[in-house]
Amino acid sequence: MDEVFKALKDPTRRKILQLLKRGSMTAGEIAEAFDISKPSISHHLDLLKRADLITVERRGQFLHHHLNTTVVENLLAWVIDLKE
Amino acid sequence: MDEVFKALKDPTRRKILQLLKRGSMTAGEIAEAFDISKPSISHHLDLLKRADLITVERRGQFLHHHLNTTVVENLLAWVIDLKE
DNA sequence: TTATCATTTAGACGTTTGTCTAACTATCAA
DNA sequence: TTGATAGTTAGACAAACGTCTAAATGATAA
Repeated sequence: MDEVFKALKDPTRRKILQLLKRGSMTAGEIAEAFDISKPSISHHLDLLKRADLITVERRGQFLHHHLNTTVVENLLAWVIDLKE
Repeated sequence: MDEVFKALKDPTRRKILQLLKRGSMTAGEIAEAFDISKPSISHHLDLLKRADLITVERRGQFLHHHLNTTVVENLLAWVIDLKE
């Protein structure tokens, strides 16, 4: 859970997750959505991967990124636990 | 929501929130639960306050800290939104 | 093979973070 | 008013973070 909250702290990374809600995207597509260099986006994606918040699948030269709903479920459980 | 995620990034602060689930605590009581100096705990409490994750009420020389469930609800909504 | 496109790695740099000790403010009790 | 207790503020410092440019790697197409 530590890596998850670490990943969620940054607004760019949260926005990436929200983009991935609609479906998978390549690193390049994600980078286009921001005013940030590709290496920086690559770094953000790496942190999201480490937190297991996203999964990556290669198709040719493209890397497709998906939201990992399992970990989102874990996060949900953590918040619900805090509530009760 | 920015301040909330910033506050949640630190494991000590997350643990403080979990302690407050059971009821309000003074800053001193909270500090005792950790191997960290009081000024550091005070700083953590300040960040939790800024994120509005806790509320504070003075009773004499003691400051009682409470979990703010409203903001936890907002967080919950954010996570649920990510899921669908 | 060579050129090209997609993405990552390396290394640097300024900013933010978490921690500490020392000093301060606030409240209560004698 | 003085002393003790609760908590915060100030200032320092190392470590982590987010960003960049330049260079490297991976994969495809000619």
